[in-house]
Amino acid sequence: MRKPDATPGKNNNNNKLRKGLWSPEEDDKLMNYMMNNGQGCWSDVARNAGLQRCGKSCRLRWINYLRPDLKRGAFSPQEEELIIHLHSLLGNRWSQIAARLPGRTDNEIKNFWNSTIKKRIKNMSSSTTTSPNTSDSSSELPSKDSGGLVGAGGFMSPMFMDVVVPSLTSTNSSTSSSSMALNAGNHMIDSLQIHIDHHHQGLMNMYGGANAYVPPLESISMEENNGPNNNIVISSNLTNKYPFVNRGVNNTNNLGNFWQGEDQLKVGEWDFEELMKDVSSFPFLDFQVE
DNA sequence: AAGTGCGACAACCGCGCGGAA
DNA sequence: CTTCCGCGCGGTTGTCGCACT
Repeated sequence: MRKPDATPGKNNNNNKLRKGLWSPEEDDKLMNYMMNNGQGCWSDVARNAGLQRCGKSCRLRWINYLRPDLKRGAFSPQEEELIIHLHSLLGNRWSQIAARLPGRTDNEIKNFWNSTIKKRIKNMSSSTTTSPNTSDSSSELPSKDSGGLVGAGGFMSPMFMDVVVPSLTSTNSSTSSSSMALNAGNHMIDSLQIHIDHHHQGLMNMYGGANAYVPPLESISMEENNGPNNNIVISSNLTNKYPFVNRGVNNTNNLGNFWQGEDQLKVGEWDFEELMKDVSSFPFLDFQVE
């Protein structure tokens, strides 16, 4: 891509460690060393490979660029959707998101998010007027602090739908329910009923189904999670129209059904079902299709 | 053709964590 | 227990290429 920086001022080839872009020669050195010796102490790698770089820099270069298992090139739509979904669950935990996207690095995903998806969401949220939640906060991007609020009016492909639960601002613990029609791309879905217990309010996110407000991981106490009726019941014919809509997802192990059956999706050699096992670690995602 | 703005992406920086001394 | 060191992570910056004027 970019030419290596050959500026003498920036090229500290005396005693100081080099910074800036990596030259092909440096890449070769690091690659050869890693292939022959494998990963060890990074400061040793830098020294033994004859690189005037700090170990940190070598690590970064290896992980983000030289690693042989890296998948270069544009993100596929599936990857894109997965990133969005995982981000709604995990927030800005890029390394965790990257761990679920084989061949992709956290840096790559982070850049992709910040440059492409963020912009797209912003555009979509500014152009849409369908959501009753059109305040600034509703169009904020998910983050650890915001608790992964995602989706501002159907910004995604038809696999993503937003459900904005209206008038659920009270803090009582009684069950609220709401019926509404929602727009999934060009497809209207009627008679979606959502029962929300406890603190499950706002926007709901369901991959392939709807979007929900996902509380920040840190903010969920086990007490809350394990409370009775702490689930969201979706009764609709969603699954008929959208076979990938989750079915029978609950705290125990029904998550395995999330992608089960003929609807199982795969990206490359990677199994979506395998991925979704991890979602069971989010007990507040407690959906059940009646 | 030259200048400018913007997007994409590589790399750096700072912080926190965990293990060893 | 404290300090040091290496590592990993997320945020941010720097730079290049390209499109547009």
